[in-house]
Amino acid sequence: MSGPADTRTRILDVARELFATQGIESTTMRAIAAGVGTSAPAIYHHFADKDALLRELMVTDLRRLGASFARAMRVPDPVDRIREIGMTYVRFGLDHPQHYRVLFMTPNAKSAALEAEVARDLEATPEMDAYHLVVQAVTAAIEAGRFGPDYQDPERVAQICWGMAHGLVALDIVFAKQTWIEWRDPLISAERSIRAMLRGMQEGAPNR
Amino acid sequence: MSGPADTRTRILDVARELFATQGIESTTMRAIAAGVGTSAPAIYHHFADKDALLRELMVTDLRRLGASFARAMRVPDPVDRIREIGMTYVRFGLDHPQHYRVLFMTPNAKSAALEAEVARDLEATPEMDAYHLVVQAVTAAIEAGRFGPDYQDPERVAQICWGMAHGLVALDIVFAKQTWIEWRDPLISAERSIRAMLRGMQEGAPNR
DNA sequence: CGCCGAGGTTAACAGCGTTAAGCTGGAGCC
DNA sequence: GGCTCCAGCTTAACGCTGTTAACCTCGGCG
Repeated sequence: MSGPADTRTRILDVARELFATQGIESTTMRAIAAGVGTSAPAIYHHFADKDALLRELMVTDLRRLGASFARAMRVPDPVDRIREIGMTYVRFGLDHPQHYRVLFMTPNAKSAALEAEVARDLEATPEMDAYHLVVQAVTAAIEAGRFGPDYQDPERVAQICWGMAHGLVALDIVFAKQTWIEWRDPLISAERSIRAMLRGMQEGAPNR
Repeated sequence: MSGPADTRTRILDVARELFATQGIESTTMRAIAAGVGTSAPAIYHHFADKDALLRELMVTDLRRLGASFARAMRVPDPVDRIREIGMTYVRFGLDHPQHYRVLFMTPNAKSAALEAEVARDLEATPEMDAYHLVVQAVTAAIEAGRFGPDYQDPERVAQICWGMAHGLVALDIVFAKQTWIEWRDPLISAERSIRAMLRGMQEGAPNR
């Protein structure tokens, strides 16, 4: 026995490992059960269904992502803070590609259910809500007169920043290993692209 | 005539419709067959499997995407051309979200098979290879001294541009309908973000 | 005429997530 | 101690999926 531990937590451990290595949809409940050493239906005594299992893993990861922003939030200058949040986000995506894929690259009804659950979670800990942290930083930058006239809507600017970070991570996950493209280190690309974007948005600003 | 047409092309038509409306994995072969008016196994007389069917649709769509760049390529200024390519790309993604998802948001072994097939295709028609069109435009801009010192690698700059466009489209597909976010019109966001990014990359350039 | 392959049929298979029904052992209570 | 009860597990099975096997049918052709 590599330690009985709680069956429930062992299910989570095995599932996380299999989801990350084999991918989510090709990981079967029976395979998870085999890894835990039980039968497949036993899992349903601990989780409603495969989605609930996945959801629990994702919430954990989202929390970890949120927690990792703590350092970035201490950057005083709002524009610098936006960059630091972006880089933290990119690092998270590159470090946990499989979970990133489920969290941010998979559209479906279930993700609505997830979002509902997460939304409830985040209400309790607003300092972990990545998107709204960006909105806050952007708002601060705008109020400080750091952005140009076309970049005065915090929501839109936040979405643009998120888009930039997400785009590079997502492309890395899908295409990095493809042979027809000479894929560059996404961390460096991310740093430069965020910098370029922020510079471009600062053009024409009152307090550049 | 909604007439008989070719069974093969009718399969393609029905599949495209169902894939786009119901989503790909929740569209069953039996449903496609029902739409065509045959039995499911009949499909296998025309396509090796569901992937082959999907692949054929994707190749068609990629061709259409490639063709839509023709207009953008006539823009003389290389920096303006990059922006126009980007906007064309974004419009394509927003117009065909389901196919975009399969083409650019789905990592798996099959997509490697697809890419191999597409690569062969594109060798014959290089003017349709979206990525290399961007690389060309970027190279032209760099040679004209339009970009700053950190933006002299055409591959990296092309990947940054692609990332920006892809990010907004991908976020739109996954999160636009979510309630916890006030999602802005992605076309406008795309125009402004590409503009900001290009401006930022031009900073410190010899021929700004 | 004979045949033969393209294009279709129905039946079936293995694998999936999931559910139903039943067993078991230990905690809680009188 | 004896009783109940239920969490936690079992095996069997269901309905669905993509896919295959085996068979039919019919038009074109030497």
